[in-house]
Amino acid sequence: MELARATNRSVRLRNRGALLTKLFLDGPLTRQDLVRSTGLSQPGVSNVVSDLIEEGLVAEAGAAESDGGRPSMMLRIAPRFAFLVGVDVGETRVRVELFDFAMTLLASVEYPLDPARTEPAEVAGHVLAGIDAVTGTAGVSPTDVLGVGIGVSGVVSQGEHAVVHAQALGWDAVPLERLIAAGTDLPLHIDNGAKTLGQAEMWFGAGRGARHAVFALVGSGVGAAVVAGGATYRGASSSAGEWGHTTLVYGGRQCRCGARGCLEAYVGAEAIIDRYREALGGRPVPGEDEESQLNTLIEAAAGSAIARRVLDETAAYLGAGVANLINLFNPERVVLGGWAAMALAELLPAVREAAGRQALRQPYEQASIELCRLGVDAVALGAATLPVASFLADGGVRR
Amino acid sequence: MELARATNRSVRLRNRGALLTKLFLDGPLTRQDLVRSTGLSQPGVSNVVSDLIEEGLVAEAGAAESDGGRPSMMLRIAPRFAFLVGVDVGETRVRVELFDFAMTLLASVEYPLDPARTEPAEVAGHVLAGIDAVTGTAGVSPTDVLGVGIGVSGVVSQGEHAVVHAQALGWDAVPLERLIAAGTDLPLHIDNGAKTLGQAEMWFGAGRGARHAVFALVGSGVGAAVVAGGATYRGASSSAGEWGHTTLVYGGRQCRCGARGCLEAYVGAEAIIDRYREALGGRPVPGEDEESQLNTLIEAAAGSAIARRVLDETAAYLGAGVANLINLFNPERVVLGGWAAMALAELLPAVREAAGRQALRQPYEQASIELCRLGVDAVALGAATLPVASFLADGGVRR
DNA sequence: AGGCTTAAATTATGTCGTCATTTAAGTGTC
DNA sequence: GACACTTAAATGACGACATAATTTAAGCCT
Repeated sequence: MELARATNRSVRLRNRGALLTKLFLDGPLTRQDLVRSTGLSQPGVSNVVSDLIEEGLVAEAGAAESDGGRPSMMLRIAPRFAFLVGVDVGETRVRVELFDFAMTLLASVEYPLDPARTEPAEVAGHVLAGIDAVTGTAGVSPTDVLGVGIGVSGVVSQGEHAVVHAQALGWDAVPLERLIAAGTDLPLHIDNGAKTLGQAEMWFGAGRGARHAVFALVGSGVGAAVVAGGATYRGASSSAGEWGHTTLVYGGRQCRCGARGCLEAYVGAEAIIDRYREALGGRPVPGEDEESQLNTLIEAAAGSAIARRVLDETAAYLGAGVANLINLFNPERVVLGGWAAMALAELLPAVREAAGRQALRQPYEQASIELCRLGVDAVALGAATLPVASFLADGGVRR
Repeated sequence: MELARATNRSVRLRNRGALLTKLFLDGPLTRQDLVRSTGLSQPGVSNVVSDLIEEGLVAEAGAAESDGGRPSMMLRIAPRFAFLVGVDVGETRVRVELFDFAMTLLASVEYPLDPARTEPAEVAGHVLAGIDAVTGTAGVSPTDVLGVGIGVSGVVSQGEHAVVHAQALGWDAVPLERLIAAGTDLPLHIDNGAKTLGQAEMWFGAGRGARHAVFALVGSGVGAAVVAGGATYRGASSSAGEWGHTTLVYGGRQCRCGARGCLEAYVGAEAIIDRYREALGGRPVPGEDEESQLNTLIEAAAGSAIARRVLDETAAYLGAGVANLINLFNPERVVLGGWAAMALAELLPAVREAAGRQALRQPYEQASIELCRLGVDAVALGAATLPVASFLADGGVRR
């Protein structure tokens, strides 16, 4: 509704942005490719491109093949124009990664967290130490870092400074951005980890090319990232996509959020294992952590009808949850990710079928349901794309 | 992602659009008000405004009060610049309304439908006859009609021509737009009736000013319209917001859509009455139609514990459904509408409380839950805003 | 070598918004 | 009732941009 005012300069910025985005996501391309895909005139493209080359943002990369006529020059984003830091603040560790502008991983470092006692200041310290460590290792000057993206497993409220609510870490309204900003001048971008993972899949994984997609993440917790019209949907206070705590079984199992019948209380890894233990009459499920307990269940399903039934029910619940996403968001694509979903990949056909039973026909037929491509570790990669996305949206100009 | 190319002319169109939109929604305003709210320079505003006045789109409307200094001229949208037709295609009637550019109702006409046998051609005929009738009554030339907006109770797939799926009418992939376009040259805009009702509430009712809102509609059926970032969220094939058929009670009551446990199977008017009948041991609920049956229930609740319990349960189910919307969409505002919700207005506090139990705290606290302001008949008004919205988005230029 | 094709750079033209300045139209005061 | 003061609106100079038409560059083919 409230459109920002447009001036002649914003014309150039928009065209730069469109052109850079195209080059970033689909490059290398020739000037002629850009003429076709952006709709700009040929001199317009040449003009913008010459600026970008002069600024070191774009580089020519050899000539394209030609069968008669002057060969086009290939253009690509200059990989060393800038560098990105991506951070994954999980429940058990802080992982910091450094990428060049082509999103190639240059260095990474990990700091374990004590889940029992996760102090915000400790996490902020790890992030700051990690930035120093990865830039040091790769020999990159911090002034060449475009920005730091941080994916946190919790609700992130955007505002003047991002504030994090993470019940799993025992955080309530933690001003994480301010804590980190106290130790660095680099631009910070903080977002929910599920959303950054969705962002990574959107640019480099199963979401490529989609304009409307939902990334459904199943791990210990359950969440979703919604992409609408090509951009992450955040809602009024950035907490949109809290799929795990939608009611699926009214009055059903107690969820750790306090409510009853949440989806997470049925298909979260912890809940699946709990349901298996109950089906076994209360006998503990072998395995030293959730991941190995879940594997125990999966292996048992080959021979045990009880284990099989727990998995089948899981697929049915998950399918109903996916059907809700399809009915409400009408996406082209639903991408299932998270470590538990990946472990349960064999359930995909059953999930599709269950979703088909519960969703309306028309939106269900429009949507494909697939598995993620990048794995769980893409949270940091996706976080690192946040500064890039902001840079591209600004037309390729540092603030 | 795919930004349209920008030229100097698109700058003007954007600024015209922003200015016109402001004037349309918040007018009358002075040039100075527009300088402040659009961010354009004062000569810029004057320049654009003088174009708009010359084109007859905007008119001066007297001087504002002044205490020293030259008084500002008030500017307002010229009410007779263009006219709009809004159509409500319901399950029992087709209603056609004519508005001037200030959205004042000038004429209306209604055609009853036989629900048993609703032929698409018949509906199209009513729409065309209605356009002639209302323009004739009001003495408006059809060439002065900017466009025709049509709200249909069913899923509307946008494409080259809009196609309607409406199980209640027995319609499957009905090319309604083509049928109507065969009889008129006026620009057509077809959308789901819940979405047009949401649009009306957004511009003139309980949604004003919100950027993220969900309009939850409870009548015989249950649906929702989602507004994200100020614009109706449609999803990949325009069927987003099918709230009524999300699963709330896994494995629960049979829904007319074929699935089990849908929200509509609990809080749709038909379902509420069914649940009351069952609570009464199968005795029929007095009343000749759903509306009067529902009123019977509401009146009975004053003295009957059984009726009271049915209503309380309804509020609890509805609250859980609203909580799901809050968790997934994180709106600033949830607006309850539809004739059944209006009849059940007394349940609002209980719905709020139930939603608070099921939703996550952070998004719940960000959201207000209120009743609609415009009533059920605003479907046609909202439909009539569709051509306006498109006109404003184009910068106030007819295609 | 000369014709042909395609790519990229140049030049001329017109649109647009902003800044600085001027003109218009009121109120208040002595 | 003239004069200062204030705010609104119009004018003119200027620079940023994209486009169209034209020119130059760089390859292939016979």
